[in-house]
Amino acid sequence: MTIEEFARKIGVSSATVSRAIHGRGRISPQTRQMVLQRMEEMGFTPNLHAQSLAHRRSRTIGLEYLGQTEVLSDMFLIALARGIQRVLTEHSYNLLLNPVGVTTEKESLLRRWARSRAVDGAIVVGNPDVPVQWLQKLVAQKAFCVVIVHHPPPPMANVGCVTLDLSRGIAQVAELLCSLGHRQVGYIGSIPGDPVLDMLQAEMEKRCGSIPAEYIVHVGETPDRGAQGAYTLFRHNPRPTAVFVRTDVLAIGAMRAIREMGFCIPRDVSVIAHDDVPLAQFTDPPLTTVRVDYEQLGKSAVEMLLAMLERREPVSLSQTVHTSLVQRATVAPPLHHTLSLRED
Amino acid sequence: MTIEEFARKIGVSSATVSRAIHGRGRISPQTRQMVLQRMEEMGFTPNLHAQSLAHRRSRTIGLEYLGQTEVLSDMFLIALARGIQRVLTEHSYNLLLNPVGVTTEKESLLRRWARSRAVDGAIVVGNPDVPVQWLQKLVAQKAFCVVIVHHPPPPMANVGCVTLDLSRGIAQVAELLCSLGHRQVGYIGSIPGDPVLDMLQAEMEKRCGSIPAEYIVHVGETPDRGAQGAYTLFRHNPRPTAVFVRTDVLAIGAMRAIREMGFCIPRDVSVIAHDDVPLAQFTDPPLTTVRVDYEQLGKSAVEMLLAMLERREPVSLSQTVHTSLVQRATVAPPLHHTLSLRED
DNA sequence: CATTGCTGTGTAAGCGTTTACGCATCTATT
DNA sequence: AATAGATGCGTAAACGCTTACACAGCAATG
Repeated sequence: MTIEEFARKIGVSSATVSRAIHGRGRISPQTRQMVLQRMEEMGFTPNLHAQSLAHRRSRTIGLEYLGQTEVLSDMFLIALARGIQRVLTEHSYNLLLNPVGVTTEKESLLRRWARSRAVDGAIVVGNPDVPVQWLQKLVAQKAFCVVIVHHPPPPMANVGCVTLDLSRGIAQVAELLCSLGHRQVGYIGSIPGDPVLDMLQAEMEKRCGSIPAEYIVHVGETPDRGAQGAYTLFRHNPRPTAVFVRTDVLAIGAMRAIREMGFCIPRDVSVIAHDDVPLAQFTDPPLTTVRVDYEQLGKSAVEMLLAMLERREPVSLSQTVHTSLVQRATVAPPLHHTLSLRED
Repeated sequence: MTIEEFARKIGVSSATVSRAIHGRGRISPQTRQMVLQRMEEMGFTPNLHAQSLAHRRSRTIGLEYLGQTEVLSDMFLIALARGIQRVLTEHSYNLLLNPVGVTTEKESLLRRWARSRAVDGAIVVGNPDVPVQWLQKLVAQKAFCVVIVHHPPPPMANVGCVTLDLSRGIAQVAELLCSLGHRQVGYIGSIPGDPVLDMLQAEMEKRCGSIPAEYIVHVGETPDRGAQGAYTLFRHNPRPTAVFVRTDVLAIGAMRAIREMGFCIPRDVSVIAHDDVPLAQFTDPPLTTVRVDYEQLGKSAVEMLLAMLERREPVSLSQTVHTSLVQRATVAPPLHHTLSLRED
């Protein structure tokens, strides 16, 4: 059923129906009410493409995610997508998915979408090399907006950026460990040069002294590597009384190793990890870890994008999402310590 | 840039450009080549909404997933989505996401999409009560198709159905266990009445005898419950030499418990699970489990949908995806047995 | 050489909306 | 009572594509 047919049937013109739908323009409240009610009854829904064509906006945004098929990134992605969806549906926008870094011949799908006006804007996540060249042009000439998640922004107008700042959570880790009295703290990371280690060192320094080099290992990504990291770490004497593990996945292996060496978590060794993947609440004991709120990351990104699209207040083009420690059951004071949770 | 402007600039009519783009209608090869080349150069891309309006098809399908926010379903979903995307992009279709069971006021988003022609068809996954009433109408009067994943299909025209058949994988479990010589097999499930248990019983029966009631426990969903299940199971004498655990997540806990009871996997006890979540390859030892190919499930669904949409061969409206055992390192012959892998 | 049939291209009428504009009515002002 | 401004509604021209139809050119046929 087209709007013309429908309008005729209920005895008004298509313009009136349109005005009723959008609540804009001059229309009497009674007529509007009547039209809306009959729409409901007769089940008329305007054609979306005709609307988009006339409005020159599609109320649809694209999500380009560089889909590494790694074990973990998927989990992050889905949380992120959930956040995006939440906000989007509140504003009755739609989401078009950009399949895993796919390109149509010669040009990226995102570019094609932008030029064919399939989407009004886009969120790009985890793509380290955003193609600034064509984005520049696109963004300049048309009403196209982008917000980049989790990667340093090329500073342009109409290109926003929301980044993840891990320092808050790391500070909380340092705070907890130091205040409990841990002075031998180990670090199991995946690769050298990780900024998280620097943050941790800085925060530890402030409070109870930094981590010595021999308590630091870089081992890779899987639980097995985590176990291996724990073994090498615990060869040292004195052994660490607490260990920070860069990811939950590593921590799963590390905890297994620690137990196999005959230590009890958290009585003999405290473990504190990072990411808060779903499984973290089910380890034995449940893992104390730093939660990264990917859902919030997604929400912030969309909110920024929508603000840009709808030209509301002059938005800040950059925003930050922080992390926070969630305490479960793998951290306790070191054994020799009398239980003084706070030393203030 | 509109098609008119572009056509004028390169000295032809809009009709010619359109014919060049679609390669349909009467157009000389030379002209076509020329037009395509200049499109490339000048960066002209036709407006998608105008196209959809004119074609009365959007080349977009919707994905409605009933998003339980459970730990696991997300993993399945993302694999499924990946499969869907793969096929879709091959055919240059787009995917519109239906946020977690969201409804616009009064009507489901899916219905709204269908009526507003936002999507040509849809894939509905994991929604136990597909609203047959309106689907019926929609499907009848218009060219709208649906394929339902993983739930019994309401048999209608234009409504396909791809289901998951777990029996193959379960048969392989029984085959492996029996052929290795296991005769005391335990079962840790999550809820009573699970058809998987029935399948397993049937398959065991065929080969080396079914599982006695005292070797069957139903415990719930989390690793902790899995551990608990293992403890209760191993109170029996004689204890099971192998145990089938309904999900990997349960198995993680069960394996922990088994180890804590002093048994070695797989020397003393074989463990075999179901689902093959990503973490299954990282357990210690790596978990032998039944793989559910959700990606394939997604692919099949899309392929069926596209066939329906494009009215190709009279497709079968029902299809099945099977599971298969992936052997890793948690299964071995029972201790007392001489190593006879096959007793044929 | 007139006719036929085929090919390549342009013209214009859709596709289903939105919205600027104009025209009645209707109330409030002189 | 005549005029001005509001108000509610319909008409028609976009929006940017596709495609049926018409038409000119051209080769093949009688």
